[in-house]
Amino acid sequence: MLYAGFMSAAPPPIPTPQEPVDHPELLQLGTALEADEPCLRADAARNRARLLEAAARLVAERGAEAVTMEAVAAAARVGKGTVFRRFGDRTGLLTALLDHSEKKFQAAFLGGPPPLGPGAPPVERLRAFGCALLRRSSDELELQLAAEPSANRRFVNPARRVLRHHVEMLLRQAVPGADCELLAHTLMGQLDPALVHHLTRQCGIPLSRLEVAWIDLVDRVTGARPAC
Amino acid sequence: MLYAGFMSAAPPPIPTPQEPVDHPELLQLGTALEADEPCLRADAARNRARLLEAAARLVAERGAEAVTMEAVAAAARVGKGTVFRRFGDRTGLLTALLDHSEKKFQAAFLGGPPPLGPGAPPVERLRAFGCALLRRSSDELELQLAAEPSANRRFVNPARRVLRHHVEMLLRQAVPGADCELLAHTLMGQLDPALVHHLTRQCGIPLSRLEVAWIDLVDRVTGARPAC
DNA sequence: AACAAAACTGGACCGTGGTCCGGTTAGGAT
DNA sequence: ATCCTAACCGGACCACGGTCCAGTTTTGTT
Repeated sequence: MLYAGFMSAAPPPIPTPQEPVDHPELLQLGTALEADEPCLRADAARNRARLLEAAARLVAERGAEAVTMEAVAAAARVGKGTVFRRFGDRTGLLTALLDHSEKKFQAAFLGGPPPLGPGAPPVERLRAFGCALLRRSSDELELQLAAEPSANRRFVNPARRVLRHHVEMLLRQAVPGADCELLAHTLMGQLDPALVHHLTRQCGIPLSRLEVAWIDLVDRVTGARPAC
Repeated sequence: MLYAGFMSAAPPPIPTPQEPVDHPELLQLGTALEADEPCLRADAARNRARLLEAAARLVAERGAEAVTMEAVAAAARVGKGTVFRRFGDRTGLLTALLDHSEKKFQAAFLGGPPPLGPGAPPVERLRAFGCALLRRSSDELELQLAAEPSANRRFVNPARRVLRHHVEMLLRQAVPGADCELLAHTLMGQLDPALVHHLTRQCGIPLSRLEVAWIDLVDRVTGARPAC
């Protein structure tokens, strides 16, 4: 399996749901693409399948919003606790639903034909990667968003919009020819509090490195690099 | 007021909490910096102050996690409904708490001295802006995160990490000298499902423009621009 | 001063995510 | 076939965010 789903190896040791998320480095292709489940008791596996099927049906019939843990449990004729035991939380369930297309995509850029897969020059692969991911996201948007609560509000926050507009204005002066609106989004992404938290607190990256990276990014984007 | 807080003009017309978030374009400086509240009934204003004070106390004493709507209401000796009426939701309350430093920061980059404020060349202002914002975020991280539930998990998602690692690898080949780890974060930000949703669904930007912007970004970052 | 409309208050109420634990079942060992 | 243990199941239970509305208070008008 390429990456056998969110909860493939996690839930068995349930007493400690605090697994430190070890690095499951992208294992090179070659392993089966459809070994969906590791070592699950027969009834457990059956229930898992029923739950995923029920969830998919709910999404199809009544939208991702209707995918309530209780509703899924009821639709699958299963206790609520079972859903949580299997998938951890709502996010886990939604992620498992996305897993299939996830794997397909991983296969495409890890081992598929160029320019997405290996064989093309890196810059070209990068271009193709983004476009492919944009299209994929655009399809499964509903699920992707449902798996990340409050993601909808992230860009409507007035305070952040003020900041972004400021960056956009500066960009217009610095690189008049570019799509400054979208470029501003990119730059602001680098300053997102959640990212800062992740990098500094969880990854231990010092703030100074973030600052250097920011300045480097500005220079690259505006073409203001000393050596060019 | 620079930007008088999340709920400055919103809550009075309560029957329609669906305000379409009109563009409160960054009003140029000059207006008072401390006109905290618009036209609020005396008791309402008093309760608002008590709520904010209580919330701040809770944050200080027991962390942002303890800032529960019910707890704040109780600590302020006020009904739960009042909290929601005043601040809309939890996010609104946390945002209001952040408002003060928000305003200070806005004043700094809108009208303060260079290089943050006007007067310096745009690229330099951009550099300063990022560094300043990084420092600010780093301070109020806890609140910033609390205001955005599930932001912590955003970068730990294994599936996304695979994608990011892929981008990072390609970047290492394309721009060996750069901080590819952070650069990969930046690029992935442009492909974030939440952003794609916001831009395409809420702003009506066609996917093709996102693709063009992505390719442009890749070219800028890797220095692969045709005209350089 | 008296009144009416508008605005505010508070707490009961609901749905959902998530936890817990006694009872049950699967599946290997004998 | 029988037994034992670990894994699993289900649903009662809890906390929190958010809604609602009857009753109260403020404010402007006459």
